Amino acid sequence: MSRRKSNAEPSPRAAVLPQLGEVFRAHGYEGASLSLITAATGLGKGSLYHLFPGGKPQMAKQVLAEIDGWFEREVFVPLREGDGKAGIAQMFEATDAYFRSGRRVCLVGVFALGAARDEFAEAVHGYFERWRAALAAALRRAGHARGEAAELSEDILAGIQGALVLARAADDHAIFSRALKRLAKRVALK
Amino acid sequence: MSRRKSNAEPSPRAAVLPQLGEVFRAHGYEGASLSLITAATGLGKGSLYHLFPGGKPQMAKQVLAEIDGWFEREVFVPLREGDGKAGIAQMFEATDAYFRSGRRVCLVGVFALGAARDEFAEAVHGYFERWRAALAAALRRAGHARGEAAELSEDILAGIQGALVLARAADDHAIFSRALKRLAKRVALK
DNA sequence: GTCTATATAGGGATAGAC
DNA sequence: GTCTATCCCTATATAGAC
Repeated sequence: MSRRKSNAEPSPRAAVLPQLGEVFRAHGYEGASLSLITAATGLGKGSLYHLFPGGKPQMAKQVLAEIDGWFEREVFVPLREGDGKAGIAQMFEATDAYFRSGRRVCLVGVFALGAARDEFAEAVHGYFERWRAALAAALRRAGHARGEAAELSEDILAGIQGALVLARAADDHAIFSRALKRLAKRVALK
Repeated sequence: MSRRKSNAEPSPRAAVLPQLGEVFRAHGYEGASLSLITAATGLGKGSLYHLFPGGKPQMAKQVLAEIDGWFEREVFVPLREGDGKAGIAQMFEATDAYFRSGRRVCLVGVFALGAARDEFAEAVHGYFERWRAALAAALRRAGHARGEAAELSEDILAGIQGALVLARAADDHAIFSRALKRLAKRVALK
């Protein structure tokens, strides 16, 4: 097989995905022009189209897939394991780290609000749905009643996304940290 | 004075703002091309630049101002009056109506997440900040302790924005209605 | 693989007839 | 006020040298 080992150096394509992601994050799908992308990656158009023959749509798709993989490993899998409590704690930690305590917005959320949602509907929908399902199941295992777990899982996801919007609107990332702390408190059983 | 009376027919400029708003809402600032705008308004570029000599930035600014005015009248003013409870109830009703029970996203939120935030920082910041301040004050008058009112006001704004993101991501507007109902419940004093 | 053209379409914006 | 025609620029994408 020609696939490189997972512990070898990452493929050149995988290596630019993070930078690509930051451009999409900051400018949205429509706003992420190739000139912004070349500036952020240091690669010329020729190199970019060599790595991503499908152009911008392929770049976005692979960035979404990379993000999805990160959350799968760091958040969804932990949520699905154990008694729920440890997974939920890990989720809050990973979420805080991923969004840089509110300094970074959610690319999937950005795509969800814009016209790009339609082109990337599956990835956008799947990301939130698997997060919500894994969280609701973890809440149940942690001792919450079924209905309570369902409601709380929606509140937590919405609270996170909304806090990212507010934090960026106010240019005050502390809004996100405060919101995350209050959400974690609501998980604790009374 | 040359200003038309407020009960007369609206200026032609004001008349296109709603359609303009829907384009910005659906496509974001960058994605709202003049060809989309001409299609949505039925006006040619000549007419558009006659109405908005400042081009797209002016269009966006006036759309933001119109939205701000609507919320000021329908939400912020009621929140500032009376004992708080009636204003908060009116806020939830107006919010549900404005966002079409989750079928419509928040243009200010869309701008906040994108690169347009920087160009329209004042309008974006002011909208959320005046909402939050009016809501926190209403919650205090309704009987909540100071700290509780501050936290709850942030939770409500974030909950609304986040629910709009989730509803659009899942293409399921019921997510928004459910979230709004739960937020209203949290306002009721125990 | 990466670069420098270059192709082609669409972007925002303006001029001037009507 | 509204249109058509047109300007110039930037967009995405491709070709081909190295």
